[in-house]
Amino acid sequence: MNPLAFYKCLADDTRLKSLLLIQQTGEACVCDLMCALQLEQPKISRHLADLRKCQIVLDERRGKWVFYKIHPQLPQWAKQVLALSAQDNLSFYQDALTRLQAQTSPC
Amino acid sequence: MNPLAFYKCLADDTRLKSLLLIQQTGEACVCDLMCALQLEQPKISRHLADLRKCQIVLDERRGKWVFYKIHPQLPQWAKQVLALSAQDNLSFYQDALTRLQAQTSPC
DNA sequence: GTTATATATGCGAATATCCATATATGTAAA
DNA sequence: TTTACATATATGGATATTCGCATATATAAC
Repeated sequence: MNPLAFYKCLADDTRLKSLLLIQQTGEACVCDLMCALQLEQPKISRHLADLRKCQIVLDERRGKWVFYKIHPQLPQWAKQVLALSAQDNLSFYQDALTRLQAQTSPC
Repeated sequence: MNPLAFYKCLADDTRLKSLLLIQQTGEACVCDLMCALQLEQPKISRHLADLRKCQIVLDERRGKWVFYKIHPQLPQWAKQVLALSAQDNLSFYQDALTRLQAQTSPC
């Protein structure tokens, strides 16, 4: 994992928030993130594809849904960067996290 | 320090390598980085200006030279990200570091 | 099979980023 | 006070990224 490629992936609002949400919750599907980030499906899907191509996340289809989680083989330093970023920047994605956790609310 | 702004600053080859070199050596001036990265002066200078505007680095003029170091007031999480990135990706900037440390060689 | 739901991708337009060159500013030595 | 050196910035063009929209694919229910 080249650090430049890694940071280029983090340098977009949709990708960074998606990643931090996945980091905090363990996994999320496209529809979860659409709801949390209030964005259209193709936009979420395309940015997750970028993260997948960089092998920052791993996708797994379960029925109709595709769940994304942090790639287990992501280098340790990169995992730590994600953990630190999620821990110390809650305010950056708090709104989205709240919507993600309020599973009752329809989007 | 917004994490998106921070990572946007890291998402460029010149800026990332400059930062990692500064992280490893404590400080560097523009001419040091020109030599280490083998790039033209305006290019180095412009990217350092970006890092300065984001308050990731702090500049200090000493005579004709301007030295850059990691900003002392950078949030702890960001400092740790830089430290991790520098420690675990030496191969990404080893060539530049070697040139930077070989102070005898003229550029 | 048909339909509905969830996700992925192709493509042109809009936007952002980066670069090279020229030039300006600041410092110190002659 | 000119000259040389180190650094900063302005500008316009090139390149890369992102977006919206349309559409394709995959799964499951009917």
